[in-house]
Amino acid sequence: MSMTGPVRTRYAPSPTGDPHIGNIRSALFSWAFARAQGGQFILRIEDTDRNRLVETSVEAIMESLRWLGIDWDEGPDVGGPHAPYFQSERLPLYQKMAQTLIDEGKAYRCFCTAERLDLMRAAQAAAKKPPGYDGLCRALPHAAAEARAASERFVVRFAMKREGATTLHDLVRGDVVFENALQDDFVMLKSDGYPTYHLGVVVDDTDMEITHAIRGDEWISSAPKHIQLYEALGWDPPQWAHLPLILGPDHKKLSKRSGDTAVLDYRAKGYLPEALCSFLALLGWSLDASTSVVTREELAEKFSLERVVPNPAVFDIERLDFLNGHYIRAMSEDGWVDTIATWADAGLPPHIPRPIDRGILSAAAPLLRERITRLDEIAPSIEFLFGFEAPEYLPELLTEKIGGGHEHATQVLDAALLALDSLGGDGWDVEAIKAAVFGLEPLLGAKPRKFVPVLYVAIMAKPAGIPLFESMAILGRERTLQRLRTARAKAG
RNA sequence: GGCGCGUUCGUCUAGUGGCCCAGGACGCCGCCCUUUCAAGGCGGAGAUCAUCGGUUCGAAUCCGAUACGCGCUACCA
Repeated sequence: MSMTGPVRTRYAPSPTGDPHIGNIRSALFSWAFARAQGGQFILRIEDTDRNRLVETSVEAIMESLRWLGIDWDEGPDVGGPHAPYFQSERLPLYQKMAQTLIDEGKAYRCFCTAERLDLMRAAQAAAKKPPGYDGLCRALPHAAAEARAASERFVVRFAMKREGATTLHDLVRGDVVFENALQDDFVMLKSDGYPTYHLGVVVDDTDMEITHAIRGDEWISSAPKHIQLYEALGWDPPQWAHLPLILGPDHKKLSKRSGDTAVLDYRAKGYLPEALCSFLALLGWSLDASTSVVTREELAEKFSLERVVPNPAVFDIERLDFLNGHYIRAMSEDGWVDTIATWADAGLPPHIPRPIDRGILSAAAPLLRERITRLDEIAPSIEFLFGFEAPEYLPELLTEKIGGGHEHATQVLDAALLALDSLGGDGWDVEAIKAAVFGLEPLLGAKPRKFVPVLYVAIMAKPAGIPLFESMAILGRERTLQRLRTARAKAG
């Protein structure tokens, strides 16, 4: 194959739901490869299964890609020289190819019913024979098939060569050899006139001048079908690269059973696209011996198929969490405040007035940054800053962390109340509050860590959270003292 | 069952005959810091390189067998 043109890769999902994390990783690698090679990346929708079609999928697919920062040069929305990019709008193309193959005797109409096929497979299973179409209709005379086609439903099967072997030259795995004797005549055109995946990819990858077909490893078994189709059509195949599967915690192909698989679910849970991108990039690929975080830009510049490993990878959510925290801490000051504003608005209870007080958000921003791993933790962490009283909590919580009974809590609260109350309204700042609380140490005869947690609960209804003194400063003197009094009352 | 692929710390990986009694990262443990929780810094444990047998002066790296795992086996992609 003369490969003088630019590298062209594609992502060709079927619109059967929200894009899967494993699928999107294939998209990411395909995109990165194209970009690194200075080539083009194409988005094509393989909507040939009318039964499983989900209307909203196409938008979800594009939204997932956009969110991750994967851009495409040609596709359903932007068009391009090979439009249309929906397979459902390219039916005549596939039908023409099917007809050509029938005319050349390389494919044939099959009239077998689903019932007969079921029976056949059951018999094969019972006889412990390998399953596969038995070729009944392959033996039908051309004229007879032609005649029946006028009144009967039929599919078009490809007549696979059964002698010898077919070799796939895979960019990730090297040569993979398949015995042709084990192949069977697969359906390439369904009875509804739509192509199956096998015909669809071959026709479209050729028409769209795809040079490198990068896809998941689950496709490697059907590679001989594609190779033989290319041969029959007299076309040059693209180069193939089969990516290792992404496994769930159960070490099985990642599926809904093993947790969230939809890319958009990760956005909803507060993962940053940069984090997911870096995470996915390093799942099956590496830049070098020591890089553990990679930016999208680096990927687009340095990705190579040579460094894709052949073995499957387990999806480790803890690593994703780490990367997310990493990227949160790397955000710009303004970007972080904006992010907090967005997530606070979405997550805070409706009774808190909108727009959310920007002053409070800005004050809380630096406190939040070091302790958040997912963005959906933002609202629960700062909710206490917006009411007069602290959220509800059980009195036992006051001393949960430090042991001791109610007397201890009351002692701490009384002392804190006294010390903080003596701070005037104009002396109410972090330093003064800090000094006042630390001043309790000799009085209480205990280290701060043995009494400060009581104050945390009084202020934020939790024994841990964003820094206490800053929180008190944000809340102001009046609300702080009120919360301490409420806690004092609860403690008895 | 058949065919295919895979097998380096719990996880993601580096490694293509000597630099490896195996390096990095996440997680874990400890210490430091410290107003909680984190973050950060420092240190540690953690892999007989699936097993067995070859080739070689020398193997995680090459060859073979075995085991285990996974994928595919539709008028789904």
